[in-house]
Amino acid sequence: MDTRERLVATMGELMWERGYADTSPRDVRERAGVGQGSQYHHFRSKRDLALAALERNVADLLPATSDLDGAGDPMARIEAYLLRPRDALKGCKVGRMTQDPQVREDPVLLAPVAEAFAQVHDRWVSVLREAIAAGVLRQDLDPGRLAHTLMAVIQGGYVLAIAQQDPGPFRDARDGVLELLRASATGADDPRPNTDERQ
Amino acid sequence: MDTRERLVATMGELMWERGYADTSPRDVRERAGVGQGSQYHHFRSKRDLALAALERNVADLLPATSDLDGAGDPMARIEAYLLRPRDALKGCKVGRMTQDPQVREDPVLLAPVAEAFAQVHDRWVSVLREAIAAGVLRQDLDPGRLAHTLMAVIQGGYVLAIAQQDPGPFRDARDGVLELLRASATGADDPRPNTDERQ
DNA sequence: GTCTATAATGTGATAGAC
DNA sequence: GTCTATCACATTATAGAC
Repeated sequence: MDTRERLVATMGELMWERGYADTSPRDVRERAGVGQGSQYHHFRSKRDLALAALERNVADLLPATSDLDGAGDPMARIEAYLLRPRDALKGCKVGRMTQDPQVREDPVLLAPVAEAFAQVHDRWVSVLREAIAAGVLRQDLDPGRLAHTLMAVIQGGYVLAIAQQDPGPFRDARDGVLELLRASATGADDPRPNTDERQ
Repeated sequence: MDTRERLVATMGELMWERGYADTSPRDVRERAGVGQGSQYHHFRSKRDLALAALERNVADLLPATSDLDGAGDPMARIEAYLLRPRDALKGCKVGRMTQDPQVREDPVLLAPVAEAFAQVHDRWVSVLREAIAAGVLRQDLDPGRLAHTLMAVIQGGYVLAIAQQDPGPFRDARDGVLELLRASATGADDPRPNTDERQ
């Protein structure tokens, strides 16, 4: 890995761990083992480095959502994504950025964050639509809304887990919404058969 | 309002708006209109002031959860609390603190945050238990888990709204979980009558 | 309680040699 | 590309007079 890559990777780590405001260029080059001259050769400013790191963090995260894509039982894909192992006490690389005023108030820095969430939302909407079309989820559920609900459960679960310094609340939040989802599922798996087939 | 109170109130505002790391004692006294001597007379350090501000922010927030308490239809109380007006783009005064490493890693500063979430969770559990006991929500739902789910939807809704700079995703997340909750409700309001009365 | 002066340390760069 | 030197300014205080 060359110097530039090390700087980007390290800035990405530190932005995840400590945020943007609380990470200094010095912190980055000390952890990366890079001299000051090199740092300012590759990046004109802290913000430039942050933008590169942010784009990298976003790119790191999106492949995980491929669980939602592909063929096969949509409900199984939903569960696979929700149940994917996550380090609840570390939180979300991307979601974390929304709490950094210097990121939130800078349209250029916020753009990759907004774009990432928009893409995840699109994937959720697709799989939820499939589940509804297949009759696995109730027809009266709104896929766009529900997608935001499921994303919020993950993001909010991190907040609760960090507050308690315990991954339990994250698991609870996730398992709780899965329980609700299953409860409003239709079909043979439902312990409460759907008697409302009129349309 | 005396000097000390002004310092605490202003620190509280700035910690909400900008977080702990990115707020300097100078920022606080300039906004509060307080001199440096006074500030260090009342608070020995930035951390001391932050602790007072944090406790105040927590105390400000808890009364809102009284929607969940009291008598009357538990489902109505749940909806009242969820639908309470919130400024989605400002986020949660308390939840925000979990993203500040200097707060998260300081047990003394994190304690009021953990305590506040624990209290809100307790109130949620009570109202959810009532709803289940009254037969309004399905017996197979776990109140402790569901409480974390509903709290996570609020906290995560803020994250999504800030990412998009649009309160829409917050409302979606909240309305989506309400829809799920109603869908797994029992009783006359349910468009899908419960046929599973066996216990 | 409030004021001004002082200071050690950190931040976020720029300049120019190698 | 990398290095060291330098710099203006901010941060987080402390000291002591009023």
